[in-house]
Amino acid sequence: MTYRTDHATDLDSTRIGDTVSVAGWVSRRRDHGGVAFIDVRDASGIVQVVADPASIPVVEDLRMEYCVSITGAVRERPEGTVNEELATGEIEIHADEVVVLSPSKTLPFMLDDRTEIEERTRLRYRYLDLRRPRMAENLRARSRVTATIRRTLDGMGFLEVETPTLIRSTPEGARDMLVPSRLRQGDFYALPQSPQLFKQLLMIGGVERYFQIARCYRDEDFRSDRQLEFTQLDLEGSFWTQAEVLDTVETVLKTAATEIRGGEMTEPFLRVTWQEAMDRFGSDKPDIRFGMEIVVLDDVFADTEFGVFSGALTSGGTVRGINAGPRELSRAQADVLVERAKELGAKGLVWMQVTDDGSLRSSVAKFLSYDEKTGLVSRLEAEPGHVLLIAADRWQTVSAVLGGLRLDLGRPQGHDDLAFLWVTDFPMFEVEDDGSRTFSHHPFTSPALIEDMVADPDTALSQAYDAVLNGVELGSGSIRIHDPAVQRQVFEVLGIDAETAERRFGWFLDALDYGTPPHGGFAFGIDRLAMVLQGEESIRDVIPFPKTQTGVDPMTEAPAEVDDTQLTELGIRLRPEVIAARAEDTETGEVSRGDV
RNA sequence: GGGGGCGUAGAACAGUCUGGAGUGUUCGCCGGCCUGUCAAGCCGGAGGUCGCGGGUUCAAAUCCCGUCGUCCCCGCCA
Repeated sequence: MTYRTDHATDLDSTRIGDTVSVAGWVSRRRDHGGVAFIDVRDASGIVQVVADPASIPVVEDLRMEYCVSITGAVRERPEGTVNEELATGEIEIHADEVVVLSPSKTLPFMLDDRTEIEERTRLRYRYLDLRRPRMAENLRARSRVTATIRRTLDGMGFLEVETPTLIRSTPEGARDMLVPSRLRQGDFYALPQSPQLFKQLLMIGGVERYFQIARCYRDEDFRSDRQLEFTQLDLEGSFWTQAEVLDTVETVLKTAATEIRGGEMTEPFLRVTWQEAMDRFGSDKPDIRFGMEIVVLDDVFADTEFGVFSGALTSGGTVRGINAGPRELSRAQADVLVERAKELGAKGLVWMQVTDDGSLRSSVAKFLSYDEKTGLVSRLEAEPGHVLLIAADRWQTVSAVLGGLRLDLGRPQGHDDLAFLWVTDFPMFEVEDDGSRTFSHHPFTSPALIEDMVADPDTALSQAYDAVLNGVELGSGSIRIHDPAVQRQVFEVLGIDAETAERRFGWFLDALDYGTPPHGGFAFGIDRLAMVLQGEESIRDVIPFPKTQTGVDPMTEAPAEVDDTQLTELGIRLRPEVIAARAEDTETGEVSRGDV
């Protein structure tokens, strides 16, 4: 037999009279007794089948999601029964034969897109969830994105190269996922956080243009845009300047966006420096789909009597504000904003609302002079009804607080618009809470000017850059250090002595000594790109089998314990406190997972 | 590590504030009727550890404590 001759959406009025077979799933069955309608769904879409239960009794047995093959004649729908909503709505298949290939149990949830099913249940039955139109479309879109990327880079002469996923742990950056070695008990591989050093070695190896669609692993806490494992487009080139890297990545992103969204993207991506991004938007990954930019108010309050502002200014801080536009602001709503500001690191938050007569309603208005109030209103272009939010602190804190509130109050729902952005000129280093200095990108990033870095590391800029889309950090890259002497200087500034550097990265530093070409590159998250292009709010909706926030796959119940013999082979024994904690969980009968 | 939301039938919810019999809605499921539907319709029916444990009370889905799960956020994410 033949399961099918055509996909559902291959059929239209030009096929009227043809005898065809379609195969797929019963999306709906509408049984009128004397006649039954069956919506058959396959990967292409839906086509309606009409069957006479008297001549084909099996249609009485059909239930949702039965897997079927149906043969019959394509015919025009009778007058008045055309379904405009359906691509195949002008025709239907008059069934001659209905074969149940595979029945289905009653579904754990409905597969249409009309109700939001709890995500855990969807993940428990992900194979069913993937049949839902939205998820099926996300899978297809993602495939088109990667196909487009491959086509584009191949056309530019890039070589696709795979790098190992069992590598040596380099305990910088994120926490490594570890894999124990059986052949060398006590030693561990790490899964790559990125192919960073391997792609640089490919440059040294003479591969002048490299890319890879690479799975990466970072053992950090989950967010709506973060998973333990994710996929990056990783690319690198030799004899490349920053401008050339950005142009190439921009082309790739544009073709991918065009592939999914259509239209044509002619405008170059906006470029801002890191400092400008922080000052204007309070974020190194600004969402520029809306304004509400941060405004400096230092001069307005230069002589203020208001202690919170004057205190910040005299201690080298700053006073800045945003105009959150016209909105309601009850006392309770204001309290929520203040709490949120504190969560973002502020000691407090000054809120005001411009009243109809132009005066300011605020708990602190009485502390401000007339000039200060008028200056504030004019600087923030405030009009009656507008809500103004002002923070005073170190500029980093003020930026974080106002940047966070700006997103809370102004960020558009969904991803209908696409606002790409380059953020360049990242600082070379960051100061940690304990006062130590760390790299802000990675330790192989080239400083903008080596002289600046030596003179004042904490203000020195690097040749690192990020790509941002709708406030989502898609990825980052940099021009790398190709001069071993510069690499040594960077380690020195980072407080990594030669011996430590040799122990951790010796294998890589050796390679730098053999005629390393100047090189640089970039990597961006395919999952995040697909998420935004598909208008999704969660990375999990573009990953076929993602994990929950606690790192669990509700379907397979990974991670799970392994046989003791497996541990023995690896020379591993669980620590006593771990065994004790697990025993306690078992005793109290608590179910840690899988309780669906 | 911390803050917050949620957890009631197979699914999505209401009920919880203000304690009084597992009360209800929609979808699904089972049975019946039905020849033009497309979320078909009509009639009937089944289905519940109110996440779990403890406490308060004559009485707990409801109040209190703990805990598990899940989602969002802060920290973390070179």
